[in-house]
Amino acid sequence: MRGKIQIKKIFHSTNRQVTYSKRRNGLFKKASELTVLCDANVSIIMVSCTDKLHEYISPSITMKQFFDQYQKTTGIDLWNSHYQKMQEELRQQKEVNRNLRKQIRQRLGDCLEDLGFEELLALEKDSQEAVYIIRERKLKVIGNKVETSKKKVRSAQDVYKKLMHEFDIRGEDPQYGMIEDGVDYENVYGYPHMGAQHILTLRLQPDHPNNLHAIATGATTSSDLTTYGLFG
Amino acid sequence: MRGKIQIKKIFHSTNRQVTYSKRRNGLFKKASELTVLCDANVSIIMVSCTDKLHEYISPSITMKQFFDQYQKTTGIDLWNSHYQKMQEELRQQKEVNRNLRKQIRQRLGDCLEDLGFEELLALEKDSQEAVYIIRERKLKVIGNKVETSKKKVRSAQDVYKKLMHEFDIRGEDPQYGMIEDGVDYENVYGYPHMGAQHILTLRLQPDHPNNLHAIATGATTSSDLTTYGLFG
DNA sequence: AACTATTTATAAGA
DNA sequence: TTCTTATAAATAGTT
Repeated sequence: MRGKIQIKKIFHSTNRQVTYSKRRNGLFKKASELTVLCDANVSIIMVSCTDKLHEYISPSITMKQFFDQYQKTTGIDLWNSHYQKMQEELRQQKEVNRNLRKQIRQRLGDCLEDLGFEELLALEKDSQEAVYIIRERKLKVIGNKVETSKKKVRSAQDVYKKLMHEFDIRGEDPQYGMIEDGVDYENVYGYPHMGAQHILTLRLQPDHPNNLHAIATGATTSSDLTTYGLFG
Repeated sequence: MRGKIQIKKIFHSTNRQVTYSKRRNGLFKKASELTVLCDANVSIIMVSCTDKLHEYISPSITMKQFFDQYQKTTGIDLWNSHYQKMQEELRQQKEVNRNLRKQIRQRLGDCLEDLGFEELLALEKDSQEAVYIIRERKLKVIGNKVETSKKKVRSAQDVYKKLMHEFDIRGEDPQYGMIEDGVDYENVYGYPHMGAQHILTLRLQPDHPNNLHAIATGATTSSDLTTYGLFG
């Protein structure tokens, strides 16, 4: 018969489904009435035992606003701690970044007025030492290049001698104007784009169009890192 | 009289409050019945027009689980895009940071093997120029200090002369061994902690305990910025 | 989905 | 707030 029921799980699944549907509508209707009558905001989310989700939310508010307000009011952490931790970390990163940029600028000779006298002296010393180290490295690289060249020259000479020897054996004269002592370094170097012009630069330090001004913007392609202009 | 009402905002605020309270209980009761009868999960959040928040949630589930499920099911983005955008930004910041550190290390003479020959030459040139600029700045600072000292000396001499004059007028001899030409620079400088010892450093560049090794860790107290060791 | 006997919710008053 | 009660609304079981 119809009438009162006990509040316990309905076992007949079709009945349960029907009841769910009816009562859900009832609940939503009540919620919307409450919204209007009392000028309140209501959010209802329901998940049926078959995992279907239904929601009611008062007009003029979004679920996100609701979650935010819920969080703010209850202090229950839905995602805020994540978010704030991240925001703090980001802030610190940016600060560290700013600091690093400033240091680089100082190493390039900018912002020196922000340094104390002691710091200025230390910076000068560091920078001068760095120049020595860099120069040493440069010389070593040049030395290596020269070594490589010498080897190539020797190798070329060997080939030449062998060829001459073979020609001798065959009683023929060589036809090609090969290299003897006045070696064609330009090609022997094996760096056609790094030829005589750069040998020159080793001593003269000409006016390179220097792209190091880009340094303090954090954008460079000179290493394995690619970075993006974040701070427009 | 009692009975049917129109669904529109109740203007009498006490009535509205009462109705809100009654209907809220009704709604929650219905929700809990639905939970049991249909084996569903229900969450209700309500905010009254006086900004009080009430919630119902089915037992055996938390509000956070609900939010997560809501998000997952609806695909509606409550905070994920925020979160991911931030994570991406953080990643980029860290990369920029790594890059900046590397540049500083290179300017200090480390990691030079990662540089091409051209870059090495540019770096040498930049660094050498920076040293010149820094040295110039240093000399200017020293010049300023000397100027200041001279003024102080002159001022001291003026005072001395005036006192001498007064003593003359009174026909008395001065009793204090005051400074004439061999001025006591140590005190005249007005920097008791920056006295003779530091005058010495101007020329000798002694072995400062240099704290610039901290540079590449991003931690320094040498500017207006305070940074934190994030990258342990 | 529609019906309807009943239960339940609730508006107004106390 | 809570209780009361007349009445409206919701809904269980049926069709």
